Amino acid sequence: MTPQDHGPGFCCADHSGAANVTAILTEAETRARAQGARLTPVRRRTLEILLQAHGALGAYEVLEKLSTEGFGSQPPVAYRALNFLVDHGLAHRIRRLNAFTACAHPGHDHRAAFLICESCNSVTEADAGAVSAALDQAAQSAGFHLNRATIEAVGQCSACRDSAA
Amino acid sequence: MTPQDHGPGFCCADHSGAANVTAILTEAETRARAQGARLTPVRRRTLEILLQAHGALGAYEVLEKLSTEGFGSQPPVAYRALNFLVDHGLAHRIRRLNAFTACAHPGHDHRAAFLICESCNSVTEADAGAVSAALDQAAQSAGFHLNRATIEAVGQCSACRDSAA
DNA sequence: TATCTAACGTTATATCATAACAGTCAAGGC
DNA sequence: GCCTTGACTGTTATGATATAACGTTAGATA
Ligand SMILES: [Zn+2]
Ligand SMILES: [Zn+2]
Ligand SMILES: [Zn+2]
Ligand SMILES: [Zn+2]
Repeated sequence: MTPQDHGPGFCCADHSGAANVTAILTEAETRARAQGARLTPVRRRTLEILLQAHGALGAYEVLEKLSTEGFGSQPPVAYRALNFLVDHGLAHRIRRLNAFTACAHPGHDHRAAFLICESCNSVTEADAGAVSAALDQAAQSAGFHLNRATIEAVGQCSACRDSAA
Repeated sequence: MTPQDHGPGFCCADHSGAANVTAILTEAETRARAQGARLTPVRRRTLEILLQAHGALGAYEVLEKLSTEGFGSQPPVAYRALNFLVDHGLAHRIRRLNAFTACAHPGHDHRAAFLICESCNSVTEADAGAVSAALDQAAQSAGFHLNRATIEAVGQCSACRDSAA
């Protein structure tokens, strides 16, 4: 269940490069402030770890990195930072994987769907506009008031399909 | 996180009544046989427990019931039965709740969405035809080959909305 | 500076899930 | 009928994920 290792020099197509990370962190800082929240060192570093990761990371994976960098070493340290990020739209929880991933489009008040590759464990955040609309419709006809939704697809990403051929 | 208690005599609107349970069990038996699988006593009883439950049940809740009835008392007993049911389309796993629920429409090879009420913990299985189609579309435009998906909505059911008014 | 609160880190514990192995049982070949 | 075989059940043990509770620290506020 560990993410596939990549040799040095290779990086997933839709994986945020280092340049992007800085931009997103700045954006995150701004966004957090606007909500009256503080992007403290642990939180910021946690987001950075997610941004640099291939695929989603489990809380204990994040924790390990944090603890080797002088932050706390106990589970609540990671869970608190991760939950903060999720609550503020900076990360998403992937329930099927018991893991977390940085939001690819912070700032948008979006509804996302996640495409999870069974071969390389990559997680891609897709726009769920249409899916979400259909779900709203289904909920409405059941008389259900929808607050939020989890949409996760499991399959094979295009890169893995190509290499399997 | 325990399902809301109902007084005697009350039963959720969309909760399978006892009559229905028998019918579904028979159907399940048939369906299992057709797949070359056996609906053994633990499996059958597990399905029955799910069918009679209000909302979804955690594996350990199911286990407790099973063990007081003379079945095994250790976690694998429940997980094996539950996984069997899920694999054979007789139950669904609700990831957001770490729980399981009986399939409301066994026999259909359906894609389902689940409507989870935050007030009464009920779980309703909705037809996800349109949602699923939209998701297929989203996956396709990302070049992703979709195998299966989890669609779970959290909100408030109509009964709870009405009683809150 | 004094005060207040959010955030942090810790210990301890709860909750969910699976690996591995031994005994049981029913179906099919001889 | 009897044996082989594989599916099923139950157990022990352990792993993996997540939170409760509490004392301390550090930022904001007045
Ligand atoms: Zn996002
Ligand atoms: Zn892949
Ligand atoms: Zn179903
Ligand atoms: Zn309700």
